[in-house]
Amino acid sequence: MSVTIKDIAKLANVSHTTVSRALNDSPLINQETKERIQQLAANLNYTPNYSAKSLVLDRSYNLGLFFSTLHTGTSAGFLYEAVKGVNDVIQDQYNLIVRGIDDYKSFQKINRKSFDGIMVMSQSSSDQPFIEYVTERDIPLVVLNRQIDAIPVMNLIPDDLRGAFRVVEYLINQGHRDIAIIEGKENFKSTQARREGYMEAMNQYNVTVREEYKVQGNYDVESGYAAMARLLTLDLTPTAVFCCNDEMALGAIKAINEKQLSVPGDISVVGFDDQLFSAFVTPALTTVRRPIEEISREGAAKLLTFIENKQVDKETIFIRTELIIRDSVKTIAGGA
Amino acid sequence: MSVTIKDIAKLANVSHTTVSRALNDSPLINQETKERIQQLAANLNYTPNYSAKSLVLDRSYNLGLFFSTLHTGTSAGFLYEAVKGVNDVIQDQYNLIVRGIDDYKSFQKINRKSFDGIMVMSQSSSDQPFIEYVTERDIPLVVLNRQIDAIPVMNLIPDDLRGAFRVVEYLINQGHRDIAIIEGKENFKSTQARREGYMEAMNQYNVTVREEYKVQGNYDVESGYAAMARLLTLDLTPTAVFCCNDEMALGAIKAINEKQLSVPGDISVVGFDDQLFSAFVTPALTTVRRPIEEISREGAAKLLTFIENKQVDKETIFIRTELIIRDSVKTIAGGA
DNA sequence: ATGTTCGTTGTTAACGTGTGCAGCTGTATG
DNA sequence: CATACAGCTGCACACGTTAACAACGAACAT
Repeated sequence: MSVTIKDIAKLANVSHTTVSRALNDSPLINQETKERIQQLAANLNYTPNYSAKSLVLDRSYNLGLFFSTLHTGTSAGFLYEAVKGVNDVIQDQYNLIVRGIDDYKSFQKINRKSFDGIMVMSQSSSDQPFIEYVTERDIPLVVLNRQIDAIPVMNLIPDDLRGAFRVVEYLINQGHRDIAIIEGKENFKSTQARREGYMEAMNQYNVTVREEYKVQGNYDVESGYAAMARLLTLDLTPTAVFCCNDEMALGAIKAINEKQLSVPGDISVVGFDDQLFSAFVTPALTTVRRPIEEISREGAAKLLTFIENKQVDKETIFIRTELIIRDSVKTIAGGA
Repeated sequence: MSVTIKDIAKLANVSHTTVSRALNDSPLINQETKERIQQLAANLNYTPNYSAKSLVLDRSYNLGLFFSTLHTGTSAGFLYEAVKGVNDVIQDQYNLIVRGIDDYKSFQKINRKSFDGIMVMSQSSSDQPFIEYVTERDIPLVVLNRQIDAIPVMNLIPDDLRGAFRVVEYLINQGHRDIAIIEGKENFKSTQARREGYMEAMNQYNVTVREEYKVQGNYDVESGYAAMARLLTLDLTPTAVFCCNDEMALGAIKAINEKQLSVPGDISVVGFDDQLFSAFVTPALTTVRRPIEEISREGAAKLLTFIENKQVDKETIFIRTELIIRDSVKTIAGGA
């Protein structure tokens, strides 16, 4: 079948231990025999059996990247950037296992022996049990994107609050006062942070917040469409709308257009996330870039050092968001 | 440390062999002791060591999902649908390892011992060496999305040609005759198939194909924008444009709008792929749905049966595409 | 000459699991 | 009563690798 170190040992007239040492660059071996054996192994197309290695070294070479779910609420761009960010860091030293938490009926397969480390791209409190499960089993863990406060974990999250603040501040600076908000999915922490950013900006600039301008969405396009449709039935329609993500902004724009109104002519719209498509819709969307790729990259790097140092410091790191100004906001009377 | 079958054996006063049999539902064991041991194992929170299992059973429980690259040319929606489709099928029996082929400096880690099976989501002939490597090592393999003819493999691909044919046929039926094509990335097989579909439709309906109406793109938004800009400099501008994917269609629409022209008022635009956003841009995009999720699901299912039956039949299966009619095409004089 | 050390190699056990074979007990069969 | 056989259990080994320890010769110091 496939060639093992014992096969090599026979051919080289040494013990399999010597072969092992040669292939692992051990200092406990003569330079010449080392090279001879390495050469031989290469000729034979030897590849180590990682199951055997794993068993004795107690390392699986597996890293897990878990999403709350892969079915709804996870946007394609989100998955993409996360996978990309992690991939860039881990080289070919590790296997990257990508799954939705809700794909597991039981967490039996999730244990120290099967995973050297785990990254949770968390999007809702529904994965709290999973996070606790992983913590209890002392598996090196990094939680990305969503803030965890119930238990101490290594936590990398976007600065949603400041991002929302800045984009609403921008609207105010452009002269807007009647500013609505289409909120994200309920009990997502990001929903709360972005709402707070909105509120803080409004308060800081002494702009009144009308209760009827705060409408619920759930982060998908249809919900943005529906929410905007509701806003358009109000007596006093807003001049600007802060949509808590870009997909809802798309839906909102569609609703506005269908009423024969234009963006930004009649109503200005801003989003959040800076999806791939956001630059190319008409009008190009002003939004906040959420640094998922950076977060993933940073998170993967942190995880690797944890694994190597066998020691985890548990802190919360905010990764800076960025205001992306495009064409979906109109400057009106009183604006800068 | 963690509990093993030997620990359980001691507590149950049996040999570890008996425990192994109990946990594997072997028929060679008394029903009562089996249940007693299973109960005990559950109480102790026993989880099997998969490295050890792998070693003796010669199965890694790993499935690979490989993309040509994760850096450019792979759209987010593509990754998303693929991962989703596969995930739905493999339950929690397997680990799903997602990587870009170009993440590997050497293929050393890719071998029978480390992967029970491999799916390649192929997008360019650049991954031909990888496919051959996997084939040579007798790893159960399924190639998705791109047609492979050099060597026999299990191959599931979208019927791009017929999809392109139908959308161009649709344009012709709406009265268009001056139909341009913005092509995809060079030497992608899909680029070629879609071009052929275009050509076949044009020929079948006796519509002349102007050479200057065939422009190169590379599947990203910017290239669609640039290509459309070029088309707009022609003396006789086309009345309709077939963009070989939706992202390029977005770019094209933007270019058209910037010339103060409207879609579909002045120029009709169709795409290919039916991305998530395509339904919500303005105007909603008429396009062809490429069934990536179905392909992935089917492919994963095929792969699993291969692994279980230890025998692979190598055929090419076309998965049907679907014409999605929305608002980006205008019916003009002579159209139905 | 004897002991010490160094460099290199081999012997052996270990990791946790599955399995061929032998052994044991009890029951059915002749 | 002897034999066969079914049902269940355990012994011992295997999978491919690493590592603690022992062994050995050579070089070196005393």
